Amino acid sequence: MTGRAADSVVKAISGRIHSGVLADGDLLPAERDLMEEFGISRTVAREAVRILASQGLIAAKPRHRPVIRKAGFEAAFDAAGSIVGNLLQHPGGVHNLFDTRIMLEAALVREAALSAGKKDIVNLKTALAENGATIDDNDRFYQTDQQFHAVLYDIPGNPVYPAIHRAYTTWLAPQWGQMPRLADRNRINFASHTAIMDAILLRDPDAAEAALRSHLADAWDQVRLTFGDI
Amino acid sequence: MTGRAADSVVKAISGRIHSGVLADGDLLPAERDLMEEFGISRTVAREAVRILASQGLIAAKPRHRPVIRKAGFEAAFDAAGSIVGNLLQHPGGVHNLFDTRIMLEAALVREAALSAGKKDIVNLKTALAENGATIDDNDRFYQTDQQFHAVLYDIPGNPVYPAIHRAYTTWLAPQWGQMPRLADRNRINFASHTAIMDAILLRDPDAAEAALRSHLADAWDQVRLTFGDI
DNA sequence: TTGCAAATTTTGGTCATACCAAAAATACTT
DNA sequence: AAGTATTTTTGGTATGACCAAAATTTGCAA
Repeated sequence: MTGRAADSVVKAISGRIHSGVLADGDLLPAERDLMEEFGISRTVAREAVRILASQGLIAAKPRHRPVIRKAGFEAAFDAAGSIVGNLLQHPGGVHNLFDTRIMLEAALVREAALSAGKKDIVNLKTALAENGATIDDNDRFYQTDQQFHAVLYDIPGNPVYPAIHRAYTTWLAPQWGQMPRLADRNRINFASHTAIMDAILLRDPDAAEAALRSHLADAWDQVRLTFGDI
Repeated sequence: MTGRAADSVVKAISGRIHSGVLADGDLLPAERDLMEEFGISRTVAREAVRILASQGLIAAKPRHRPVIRKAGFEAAFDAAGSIVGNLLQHPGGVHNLFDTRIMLEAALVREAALSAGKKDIVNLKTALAENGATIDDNDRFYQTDQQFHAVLYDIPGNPVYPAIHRAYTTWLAPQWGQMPRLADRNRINFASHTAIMDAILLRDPDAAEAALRSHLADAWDQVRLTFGDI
């Protein structure tokens, strides 16, 4: 109707994905099979595959059969990823994004301080302990650092938050990855994590937020030290 | 090098867009021109256009010349839109999304209470006044209601927040649009807005957050009343 | 000259076919 | 049974062609 023959194919396939006919991890039918099934040309079949890929419903690596990828909120943020990548090239882009991260994590630690359950506390303590144990291993510290923050995103039990966390770490990875890793900095960051943890244990949302903001503001200073004004 | 000829074309064109050679609103060269310029087949030219469109750099309506669209954060959320749309069909999807909205707006009103400037206060008062003046006009109340919340997203001066607000209203519109509009409810919502405003004026973040959470929790109850458990 | 409608050109959407190279599948050898 | 060579499948790209919708030009009448 509306000019795009590929759209109907996209609709049909995404329907199969959501209804489970095509499960996570399955291979998409070959393009030549699609053209037979839907009575379309290969051009349209390829177009449909492209659209599905841009919507995150399938993962299409060059020269490989596209793989069905169950669409979670992660997929949504993945779809936004390429655009955000462009925006981060512009002055202020990284700062704007990091700023939202600060506000969100501030809200998350408040939430944690107010309503973290026993299990959440255990998870936080575990993550913190592992973080402390890897201060001298820069690569692993990087991982356990992220893991500690990840626990914060898990606490509300809302799958959107972990997806956001993954998006942040992915989008900001280019900057983060280039930052110099020093044991001294690790020690400072671990101390910050500990302060956040303490405030949560004391059920003091204001202190938790303050500690978190201080932590991320410090991290941002490091970014600026490395990259200058971006 | 690695398989996708279209990628180099995409890179070249996106470079032109970012460098301003192709400005916002310009028309993308015709496919047949692209193939000549880059020495590629029409297949690849079309592929490149598709990719650029999926990245939000150009807006391609069927049967129309693609238009350059300098991507903002709104474009990123637009790209995520189709996936989120699907997720909202699943049980709990709407709730999960609305939950994040509550947390974000709670953080925003805290921010507003702590650091809203004179201009922000004026904007809030204006929005609130217009909201109050339209209690008996359901459609306009709906608009001024959104406008009041929009001001909250504007206060931090970070372009990401207005984009998020637009995404929320777009994504949740299907539910919101079907809700019954009653002058009584308008009155309640206006009272909530006033309470939030008062707390901000008193520079009391806790009260502002409480008022906001109460307001949105109430709104959610209305949603459940209309749709049942979703 | 100007306004508008008809004719023409441009351009996006689709199809069919062909070739190549990388993957995947299969056959074969050790 | 394991590893290697061979065949088949499949995605990436190129050509060329046709149609219908847009955009442009042309031409005529007011």
